[in-house]
Amino acid sequence: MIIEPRILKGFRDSLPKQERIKRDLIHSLEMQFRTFGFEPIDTPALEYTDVLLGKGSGETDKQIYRFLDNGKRDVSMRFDLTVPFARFMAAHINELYEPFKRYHIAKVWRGENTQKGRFREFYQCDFDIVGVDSMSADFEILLMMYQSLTAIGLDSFTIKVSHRGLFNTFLAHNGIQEQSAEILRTVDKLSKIGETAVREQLCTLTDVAAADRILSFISCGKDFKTAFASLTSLSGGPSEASERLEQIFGMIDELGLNDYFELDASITRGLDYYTGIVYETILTDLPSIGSICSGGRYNELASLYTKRSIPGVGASIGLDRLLAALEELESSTDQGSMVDLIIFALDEHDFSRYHHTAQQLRARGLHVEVFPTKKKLQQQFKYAQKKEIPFGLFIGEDEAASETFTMKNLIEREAFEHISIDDAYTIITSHREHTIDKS
RNA sequence: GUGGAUGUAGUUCAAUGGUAGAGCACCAGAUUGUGGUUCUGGUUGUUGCGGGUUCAAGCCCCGUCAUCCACCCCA
Repeated sequence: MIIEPRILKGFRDSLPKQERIKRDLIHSLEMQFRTFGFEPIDTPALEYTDVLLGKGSGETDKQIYRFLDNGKRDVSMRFDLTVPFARFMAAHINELYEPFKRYHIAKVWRGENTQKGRFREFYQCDFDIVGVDSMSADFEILLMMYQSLTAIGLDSFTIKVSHRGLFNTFLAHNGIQEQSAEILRTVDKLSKIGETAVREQLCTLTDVAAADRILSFISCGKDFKTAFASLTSLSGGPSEASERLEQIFGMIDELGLNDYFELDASITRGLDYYTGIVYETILTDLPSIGSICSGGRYNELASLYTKRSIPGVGASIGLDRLLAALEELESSTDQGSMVDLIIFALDEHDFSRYHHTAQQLRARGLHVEVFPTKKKLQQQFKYAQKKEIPFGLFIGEDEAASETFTMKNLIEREAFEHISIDDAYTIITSHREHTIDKS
């Protein structure tokens, strides 16, 4: 009886090419994070349910993978990396230091319905600064978002920035803070359902006058100075929140990053733990796939687990969504083959020579593989072609006697005869540099 | 979770209820010194899966699974 090799809805296998692209992406992101002084951490995939649901809304309750383990413990799979991080901070605050900057790249699980770029198992890539509530930290997260996305080859994206606190000040100023959560959720849909639809929904929540004031607040325009001025006056004059926002945009301006950032008061974020600045990143060429990097400031998150106040700010890159977007836009960053050279198997008795030669070249930093069985040469070529290996080495009797080889550029089909190991190394490395220059 | 569309070879796509097809890819053999050509032959397949209607179902009906779209929410 054969079991059908099926997999669950929203869960996916990752084939070598795809996985290679993903690993490369993760690697370059990690290198970026480290240049900012962020440290890696990890937490368990499974936690006690009460730990994860502590501050979740009704929606997260529905989406969480939850079950009893064999010891009858009520457990859940982490559905983001921020909540486990809050638990982590509360548990280890005495062993750590503040401010603490960490990044965390790992899988999370959500049992929601699937769509393009929406999966039930996907990678998130979080980076946060906790232990301080400062505009520099807020800005550094924004800067890292810009830097990370740029580092992986993106250049047409917009990071939309807003401030949850400013919105709440505005609501309080207009005496409609009671429906804050519903209003925030409605406002968040502006870019999707349009102004008139949002207005209708707001009217059912409040009165017409309030709805119009909310609308003028969230559609304040794109020019920062005028938008900021109207936001400030609509929320009853300068406040702590408006000052923070002004400082942050001042820094964006001074670092010459205006093209990538935008003040958009309709960005509010569905997660209710955000208390300050919030942001979302939209790809200019594929807005329909949704935000590929979002986050914000959450000053009370760890208060669920400790009496100590641990303010934080951070962002999360949706790696799988980003990859789906890159694939859709056909702008994947595939570096090509990982292997520089294959040594063909010509004679069953020469394998130790093949492996010895491979070791010599690996010692110089090349990626070398030995074809493991004496098959027809045509099949060995086919294998090399499939793995996109650029060079093939022939070690026959003549070659063994004279300590020279025949090497072939498998793409150009150009042969190099009677060459030494040094020659082979030189040819391969110069070819490698050449292709990197081209890409 | 709710509503809708779709599901045929590895892939891109055909087939009025009447015997499952084409290109590319793939495999074997021949030819090319060591693979790009050409020739010959071949698998291209439980038509997603399970039922039902019918003399007969890829096609019609029901269920189920998956993908995509909208809602919800979000990375």
